[in-house]
Amino acid sequence: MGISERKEREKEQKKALILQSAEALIIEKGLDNLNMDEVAERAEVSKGSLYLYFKNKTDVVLGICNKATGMLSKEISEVLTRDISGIEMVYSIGATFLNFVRAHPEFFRSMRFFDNLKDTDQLSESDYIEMCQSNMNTSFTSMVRAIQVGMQDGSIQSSYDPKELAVLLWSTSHGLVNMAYLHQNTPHFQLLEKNKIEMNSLFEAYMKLIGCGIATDDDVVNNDLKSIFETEKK
Amino acid sequence: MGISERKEREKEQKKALILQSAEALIIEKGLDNLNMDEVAERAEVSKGSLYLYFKNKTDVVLGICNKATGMLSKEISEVLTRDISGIEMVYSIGATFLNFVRAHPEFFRSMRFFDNLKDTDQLSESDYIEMCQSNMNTSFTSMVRAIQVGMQDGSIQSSYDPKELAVLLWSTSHGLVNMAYLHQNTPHFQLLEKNKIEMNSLFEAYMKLIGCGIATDDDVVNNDLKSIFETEKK
DNA sequence: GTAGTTTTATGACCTTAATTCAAAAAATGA
DNA sequence: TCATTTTTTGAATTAAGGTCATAAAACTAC
Repeated sequence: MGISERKEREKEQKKALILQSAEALIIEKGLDNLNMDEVAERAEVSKGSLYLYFKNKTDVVLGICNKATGMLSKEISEVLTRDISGIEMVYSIGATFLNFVRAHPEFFRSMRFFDNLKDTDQLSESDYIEMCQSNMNTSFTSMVRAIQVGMQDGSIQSSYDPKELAVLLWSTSHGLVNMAYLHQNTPHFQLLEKNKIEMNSLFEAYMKLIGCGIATDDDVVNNDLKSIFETEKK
Repeated sequence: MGISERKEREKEQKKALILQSAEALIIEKGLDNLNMDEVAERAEVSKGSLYLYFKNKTDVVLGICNKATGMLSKEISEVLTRDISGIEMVYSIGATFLNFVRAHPEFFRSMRFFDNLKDTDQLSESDYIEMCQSNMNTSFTSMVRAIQVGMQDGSIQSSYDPKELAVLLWSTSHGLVNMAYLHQNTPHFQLLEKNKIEMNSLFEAYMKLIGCGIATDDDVVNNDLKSIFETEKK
């Protein structure tokens, strides 16, 4: 009985098609202006069908977030395959994150949408929640691995707890990257302009700052950061 | 002709009354569930009147954000009046921020709402925007001042640009504080639980990390952090 | 005090966008 | 080919933000 399998496959295809439409609309008009009517129209299904494939609008957005977190975690994992020291991996992961947000601001917005879900959004019993969590966890684990590599190869101090350090770098780089997002996408955020600060030099200062804190004495990298930046840009 | 002044005053009072109602509702039910009908009912005005005093819902939320940023900036400015070294001020500002978010999560949420406004929210030509910006700028300036004090009293390295360093500490602490918010308020954020990490020890690690990066050699504070924490709690 | 004018308040109504559901269409299986 | 199950549809419902003609109140002038 191969029919149910075929139907399952077709269902997944249609879900993917709908998500593609939603993604296109989000990139065109921004996540805030996503409209279920338009998604249905663009995907060439009726509004009723939309709700056959997705529980609600949140479910659709989380579908996008799943793609976003998947892309990011893949890019981050890739850093671990390079033939570089642990601390360079840490820098590169940060740069990857920053470049991702610059290149895909609306994907980043969908990630923040996910972050902001409260239990009050009871409806959001979306299957994507688990998948997004898993993707984010993969990224986080990559950070932990990079730190472990660094401790092993002697480029990062062993005095920290790797996981705690990873959370710390994770959250602080999140703060920095979020600022880059605001700088680029919200007109009334003018902290950088007002103080005549370039995002890139800020990122370098960040690297330098954490470099001082975590690198071993013979591995304080405060030059060569630009080369890392270049590496990230495809 | 004191009448127009009196009317102006009465108008301000009514705006304040409405904002109080909105604030109470937000604290009760969360910012996401804020409802204009309920605000009107709670403030004992008609819905029509509500829109006489506020341009739209965004305007109301920004009114709350104005209060939130005002409170925070006041608490932060207060740190500058203490008889402590510059680097201790920097630590205390961070701790103040963290404690503020823990104590007033919905206020923090209103601040993020403000951050997230895009030009697409054209309607939000709210007078509060400027006020919120000004409040945030006050907080930021306090951070710059603390750094300048530290450079002057010798507790912070003079090799950084004070403003750039302030932006860096601002954004990274924002990231950390945001994580604290998510940890406390969104059930599906489990990074800390999963890795068995306490927010307080994370904050201490943050202080230690930036301490290594910015403090002068004779001023690397890696103990005494708990005492700073205690000071913040009223 | 009263009549006219301006200001303020009201709630029924409008609009938009998410969501539902009874009925129709398509697919399946005998 | 027809009965049954599955899928699709779009009109209808609902919820919430926002508007506006009308009424009430406050003010001004006589």
